[in-house]
Amino acid sequence: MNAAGVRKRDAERTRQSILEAAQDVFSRHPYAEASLKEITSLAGANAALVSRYFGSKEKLFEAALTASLDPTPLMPASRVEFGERLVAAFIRPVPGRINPLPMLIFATAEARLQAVALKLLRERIVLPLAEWLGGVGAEVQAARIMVIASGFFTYRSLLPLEAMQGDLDENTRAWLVRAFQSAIDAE
Amino acid sequence: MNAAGVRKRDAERTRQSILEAAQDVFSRHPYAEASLKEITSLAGANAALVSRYFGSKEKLFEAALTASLDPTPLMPASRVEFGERLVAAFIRPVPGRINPLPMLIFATAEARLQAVALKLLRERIVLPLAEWLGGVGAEVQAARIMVIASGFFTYRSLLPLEAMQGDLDENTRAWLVRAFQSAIDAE
DNA sequence: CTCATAAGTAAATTGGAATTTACTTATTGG
DNA sequence: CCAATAAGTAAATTCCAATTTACTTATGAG
Repeated sequence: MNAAGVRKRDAERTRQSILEAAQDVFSRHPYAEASLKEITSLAGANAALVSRYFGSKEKLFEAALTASLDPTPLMPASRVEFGERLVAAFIRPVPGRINPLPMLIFATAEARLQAVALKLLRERIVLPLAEWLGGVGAEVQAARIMVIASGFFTYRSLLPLEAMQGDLDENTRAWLVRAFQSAIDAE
Repeated sequence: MNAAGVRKRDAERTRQSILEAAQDVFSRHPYAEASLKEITSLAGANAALVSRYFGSKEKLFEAALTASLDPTPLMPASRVEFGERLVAAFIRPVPGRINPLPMLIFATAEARLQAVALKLLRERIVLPLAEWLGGVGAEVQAARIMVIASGFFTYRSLLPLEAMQGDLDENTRAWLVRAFQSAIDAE
């Protein structure tokens, strides 16, 4: 290593930068359009290293989705403010934090990715959320949350309907808050 | 033509059978996994004819999506039963009728398809539905319907969460009905 | 210092589907 | 019946990203 303690070659660091670039690219582009070339050039690495460190594009996607779910996102502060918090998080995402929803939705576009995504969705989102919610029917409530969140995300970002853009009109914002809230209020 | 009036060759009939096969295959498989070979062999036609009759796979997808939106689907009978009707239609789809939602969601997987899908979504679903709903904010209400419908479809069919399978538990069914209904009740 | 090995690279290969081409066969008006 | 043309086909071509290969360069233990 040189004076600054920075190695020119560092497998772990390279692997990590590919993983981070993958999270970025896979959450901005549909899977088929997210090329390894784009990911590795963003990471400043050689495309052949994907194979060495992750095995394949699919495995890299899986690793990126997993990483974006760690730590478990979406964990709300209180039950009464649940809807408010969720809507606020959608409308002003925390900068730098990777939102796992795009990757989840994009995973819909390949059968093998669907299987991986479903597994992670259950283990890393639905079950933890259900545990936090507690009580009978908590898993069902968590699934309802996903229904609203994904539907909203789809028309906010992927097929951008005007009604779902920007800060939302006041009524729609209120409707969305109630939709999230009703998902956990009703058993 | 022969005695039964059936031509061995009939461009219009061939084009139509490719289009119908495309609707079927594109609504069951993600775009990338729906091969022209599968579509044309289902249609009993040669793969090269896609190019002649539709120009390209993308154009065929566009034609298939358009056809699945004709006549305008989802048109509910009455405003009060709106949610009930919609949920019933999801849980027991009319056999043989092509549901446009899968293609709409799969179109999410390629930037060029997104543009086509968004255009058709507005013209063929959102605006007609808004016109039927009437009043100020009708277009926004129609967009909210899409949010619920797509989210539900995603976790019912693409990333099948147990909570959204089969006939739904009674509470979830009631929740879903209210979710649709509240989309058009609240301004 | 040196050499065994880990890390990284450029270029070749693969693979699979879409698209094009060159061709064959059916249809139909005259 | 006979062109002329429309319809259909098989096989060749193209395209392009993922993956593999054969190689170069850096690292660090002894």
